[in-house]
Amino acid sequence: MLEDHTAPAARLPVQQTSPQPDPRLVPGGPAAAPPAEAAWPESYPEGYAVVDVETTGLAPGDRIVSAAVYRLTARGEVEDHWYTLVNPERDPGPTWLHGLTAEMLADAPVFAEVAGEFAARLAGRVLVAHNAVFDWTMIAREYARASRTAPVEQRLCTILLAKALGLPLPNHKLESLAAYFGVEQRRAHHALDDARVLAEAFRPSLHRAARQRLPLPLLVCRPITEWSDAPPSGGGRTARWGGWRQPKRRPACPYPNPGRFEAGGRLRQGMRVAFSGDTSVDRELLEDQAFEAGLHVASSVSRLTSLLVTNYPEAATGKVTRARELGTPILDEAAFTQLLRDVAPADPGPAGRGAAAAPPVREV
DNA sequence: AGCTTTTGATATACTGGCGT
DNA sequence: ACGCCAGTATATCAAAAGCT
Repeated sequence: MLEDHTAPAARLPVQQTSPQPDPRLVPGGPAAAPPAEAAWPESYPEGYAVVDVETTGLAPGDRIVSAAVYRLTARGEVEDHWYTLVNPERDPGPTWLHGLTAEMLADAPVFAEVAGEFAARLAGRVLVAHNAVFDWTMIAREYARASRTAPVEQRLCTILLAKALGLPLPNHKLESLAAYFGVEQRRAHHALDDARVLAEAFRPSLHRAARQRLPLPLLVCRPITEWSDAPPSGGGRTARWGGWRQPKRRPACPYPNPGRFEAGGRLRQGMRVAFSGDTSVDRELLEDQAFEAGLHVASSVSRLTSLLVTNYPEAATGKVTRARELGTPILDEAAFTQLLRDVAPADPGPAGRGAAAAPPVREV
């Protein structure tokens, strides 16, 4: 496979650190900025952790097999980098993709053993990754398994950033982003190389955003605290779970929309609620609870949306932006969960057309 | 394989104008 | 006053994109 075909110089040690910036990371790329950058936006973060993880797969039960972190300054200059293999305590998954075999991982530390060093690399920084929600959820789950939490408060997705910048890319794969900025990929799907490539592509992106005084698409990261590691482990006993998944769709909400939620008031059946961003509890679980309580779960924000639930009202995502434009009330998850325990029955309406038959509010 | 956001296409709702 | 029609605005659904 990938073993001895690579030149000695390209061999990547299992664990390493480099105090010095890689000189190759400072080319005059397409976005090489004049030394005196006008004014750096005050609101920009003070440091970044560019991250890439390889995993055994894409599902929630999958594990990390390798991880890399490039620490960057506020201006995107590389401070150092770090890489480690991780023993996933199961099969390595798509070896054909990441090149890691069971043998290579057998002696690697398990996640709990690298969690501390990993956390040190992330602490106090904005996590940067390509399709960041993926890397972040994988990392958050690993920390949850280890009964810890990752010291990450915000993430920045380089796909969203590329879109915000309006880069003329054929698509938003890492490969395309790298090509656009003239960054060479040496070993695609090797965590360290992907992280390096992303760091190189992120810096010019960051400077371009700064020149445009673009608000960075930062999203809040909620550490996972409610973690159920049980479900569909290799089908042994229950044939019911053997692959069949319940359709994602929910029945329509039977209640009319009573209008917007009013601050300080109660939730009422029929209200249209939209969610955005991470939540402490499983997103689907939260939506189910909302539905059970008689709320209408919407997938987008419109003028008729009663409220938006998000833990990061400052975010620059589509839903939050729209909600702010429309003046849609915004609640955080904690407040919403609290209100969910006491939802007012649907408005019977002017004429009592079977109003008494309206289903009662469920205790959650 | 799962997850979330964005985007495009289609369906529905609303509004203004007009005829009866 | 009422009802209808056409044009527009918005809501909803479906699919795609990205990651391993």
